[in-house]
Amino acid sequence: MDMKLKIPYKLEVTCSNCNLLKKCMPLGLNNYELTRIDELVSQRIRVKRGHDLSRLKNGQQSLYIIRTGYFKTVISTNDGRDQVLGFHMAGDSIGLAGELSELYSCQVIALEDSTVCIVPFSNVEEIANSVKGLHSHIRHLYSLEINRENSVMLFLGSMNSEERVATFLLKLSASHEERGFSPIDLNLKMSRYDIASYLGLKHETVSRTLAKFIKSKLIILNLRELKILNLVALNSIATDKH
Amino acid sequence: MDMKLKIPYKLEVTCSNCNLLKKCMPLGLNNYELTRIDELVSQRIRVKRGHDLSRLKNGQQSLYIIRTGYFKTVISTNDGRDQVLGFHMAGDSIGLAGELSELYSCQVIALEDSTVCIVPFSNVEEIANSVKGLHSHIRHLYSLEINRENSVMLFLGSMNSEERVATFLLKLSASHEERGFSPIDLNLKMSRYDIASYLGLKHETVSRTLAKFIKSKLIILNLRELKILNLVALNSIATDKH
DNA sequence: CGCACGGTTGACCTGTATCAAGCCGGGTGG
DNA sequence: CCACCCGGCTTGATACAGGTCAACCGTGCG
Repeated sequence: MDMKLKIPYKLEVTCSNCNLLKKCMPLGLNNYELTRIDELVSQRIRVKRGHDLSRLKNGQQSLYIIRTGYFKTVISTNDGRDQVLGFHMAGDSIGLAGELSELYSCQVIALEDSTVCIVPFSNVEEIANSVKGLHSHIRHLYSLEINRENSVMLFLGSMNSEERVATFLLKLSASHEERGFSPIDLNLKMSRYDIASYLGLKHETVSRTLAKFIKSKLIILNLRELKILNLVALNSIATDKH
Repeated sequence: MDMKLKIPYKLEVTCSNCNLLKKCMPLGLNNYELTRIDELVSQRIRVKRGHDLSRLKNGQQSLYIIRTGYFKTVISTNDGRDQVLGFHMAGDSIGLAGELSELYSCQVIALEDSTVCIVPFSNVEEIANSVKGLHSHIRHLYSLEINRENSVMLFLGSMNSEERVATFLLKLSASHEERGFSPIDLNLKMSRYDIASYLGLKHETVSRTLAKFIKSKLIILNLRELKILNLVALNSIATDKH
């Protein structure tokens, strides 16, 4: 089971022919810079569903960019507590937390078979003087991550269950749309348990809340196939001053 | 009231004679590098209690490093929801979220009269080639912030009120100790309302939980003077598998 | 093919929110 | 300088959202 991880299958892709380039490195690169960017990526690998990307760590601090697939990040303490911190899809960067605290550990679990590009920061340091704006782009990635986490803290700290679930569906919808997929036909890659953990609820509560949304014709749900019928109403549940 | 903000009083301090240097820029700098580091800081300013540091933004993205004093960061949505994201004291860096989402805004409120160094990222870019390790130090600051937020999400998502309050007191204690202050005699700079928002509770619940801790002789509390009597017990409340 | 796990639903319980009253301390204005 | 007042804080009574426990179902994975 671990073989696939230990002897990663190298993918026949370069940044130059990658259709995510514009989202991944939106720097307006010329040809010379493009070939340097290719040198950033030390490996392009496959990760099987259920496997933990963070166990790939080879000592050097790296950025992981999702090419295809779906991941969840999970934090767990030594006293058995754990918490889903986020879900991530094609084009997202993970691994920004860097060297981890000794108090808890982070996992990055593939929710479906996925492919990932690995960018060691040492490569960034080396190539940054040839590629204008690379450092500030990396900084931008960090900002995005911090802003994302801020919005998670907002609903964890101040929303009731309906608001949380509605917010979750809307974010999912938005990130699908951003990538050119339908914003109303969603295929949930994560379990109700994952959603519950992410939202700071129990899985029964997630189930019940979704059932409520079905009853009031906001969504249709069949296992993990979800269709949003009323984005406007969901939005007002998520954002109305209570 | 805004005058102090608009015409900031410049402080007579340089990095070279700042006693926070080792925490702020732990790079083992030589004299040449030290003078370059001084150029990083565009301004050293005072911020009065209650004022919002984020309103200083002059367009360019900057890092703010607390020299003295105490701050809280707050996120607020246009639908009137808000949430304290963290508390910050001397040596901490803030402003890493950078350019903010249009969905919500962040404030950085001084909880007492404070002083702050402002480091525009454009200066970092300029000086980084003279100071080895500066970029990776900045990256380290981001990692710290993300790890801090991860731990906040952990308790927001998975802890009951006693665990949250105990965790809060322990973190406070640890950050005081880290700065050479007593880890058991704490002076709370923030209100019960601030604590409640940070912990995702109501202020009454915080009050009651503290009262419980007083009753079981874990702490003594007089207004905002707090003495921790039993760190061990607090720790087991915070981390025991329930 | 079978079983374990993800998911749903119901009944009940409890922790935290809500509502309300009152206290204390510090800042402000007369 | 004192009195007042307002905001921060505490404490009690009550309500209810969401957690807990339990039973059952479907399905997809091995």
